[in-house]
Amino acid sequence: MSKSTQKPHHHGDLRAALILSGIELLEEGGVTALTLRKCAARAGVSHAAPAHHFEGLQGLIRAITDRGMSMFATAMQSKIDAAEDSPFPRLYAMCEGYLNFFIEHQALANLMFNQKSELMTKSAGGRTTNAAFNILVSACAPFIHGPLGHQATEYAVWSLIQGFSHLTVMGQISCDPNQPQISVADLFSMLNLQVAE
Amino acid sequence: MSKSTQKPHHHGDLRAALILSGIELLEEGGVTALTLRKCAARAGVSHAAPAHHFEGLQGLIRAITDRGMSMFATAMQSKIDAAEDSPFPRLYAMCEGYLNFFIEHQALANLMFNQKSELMTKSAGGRTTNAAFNILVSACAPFIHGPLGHQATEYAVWSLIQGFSHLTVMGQISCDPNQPQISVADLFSMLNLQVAE
DNA sequence: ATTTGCAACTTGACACTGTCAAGTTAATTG
DNA sequence: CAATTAACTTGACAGTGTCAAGTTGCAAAT
Repeated sequence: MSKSTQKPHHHGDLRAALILSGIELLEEGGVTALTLRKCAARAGVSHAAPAHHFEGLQGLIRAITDRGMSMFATAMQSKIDAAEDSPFPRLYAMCEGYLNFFIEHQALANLMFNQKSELMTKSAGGRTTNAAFNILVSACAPFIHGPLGHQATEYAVWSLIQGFSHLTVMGQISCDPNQPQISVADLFSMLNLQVAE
Repeated sequence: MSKSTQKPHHHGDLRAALILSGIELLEEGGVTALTLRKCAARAGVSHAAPAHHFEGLQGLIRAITDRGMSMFATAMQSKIDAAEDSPFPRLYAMCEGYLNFFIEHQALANLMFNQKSELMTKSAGGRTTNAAFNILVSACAPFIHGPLGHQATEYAVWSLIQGFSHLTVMGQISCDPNQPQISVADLFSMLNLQVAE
């Protein structure tokens, strides 16, 4: 007979199932709903099963953060791919993907960006280990950099869209219905960016 | 005999003492150390005493956020007061106060800015109820505003310094020791700001 | 001055959490 | 087929937020 997948244990890929359950819980009930025991229950295993795949709750959170970062990167990349192939549209598309991810995955995004991790640490090749940040770097590349080099451009763009996304999601911006909603393009029109060449 | 302050209950101002204890716990052990029971113990009362002064843990967190916002406002204001009295120095001073608060009070700042609250909601007079945000608005006022008005300037400045502070504290920026540390002034040189008149 | 009322606080309980130690099961290996 | 081992279960423990029911002490009312 074929391999039974209904067996009491030996779930096909429990680790992945737990991460997925965790993200579901996060989206459904916010960060306080993310619980090792609830993840285990949702994946149909005992309450202590997760301990064999992660180092405690903090380990699960790290794994969820990794998975979230990959979702984040593809969200931005697909926005870029759908945009006109020139610097400003691509930059704006990336930022809209950034903001959109925060809006659509509030709890996950907040979890991810409240983790201490060194996203910008460069590996030997000068690239970073984080796919999302590499996308941002690429989107910033076509612009003229000031005396501080490309890094200042990247920091400014990143800080601006990160702060805007965070404040928006937290309801700390644009909550006055009388005022017009500000767009990503409006926001970035305040930034000193010029296409090189 | 004089009023004994050692009495089993009737602490002078328990509410304030609990808020203070909460902030201490936050600074000492991060957000996971902030606990109703530990606050109560530190203030020398029983574990259920806080319930009479706040609506559960969420209520204590709100109260701590309020207290933190006031600390935040005075931190920025005192930086401004110590700066040269002209627009750019004042803006930079405010931002340095902003960043500094995040560095010196990481856990508190993260707690505050992960609360959903409508900081920018304007009251009748056009001012907001939040002192910290009013300081930011004042620091932005002397600059020329684009077609989107002062609001766009405020959003851009706020997003930029919020994102930068957050990313810095989370270790997601400036973690490459080979690269130079970027300053607030460097960051804001990327922004399109000109003094009016 | 005594009673009454009430707000502040305590005590005890409950369900839920993360984590650990020990047991059980199933699949692989020799 | 026996032994090993990784995956998972079971049970326990301390800590948590929250609720219900006391207790206490002060202040106003009679």
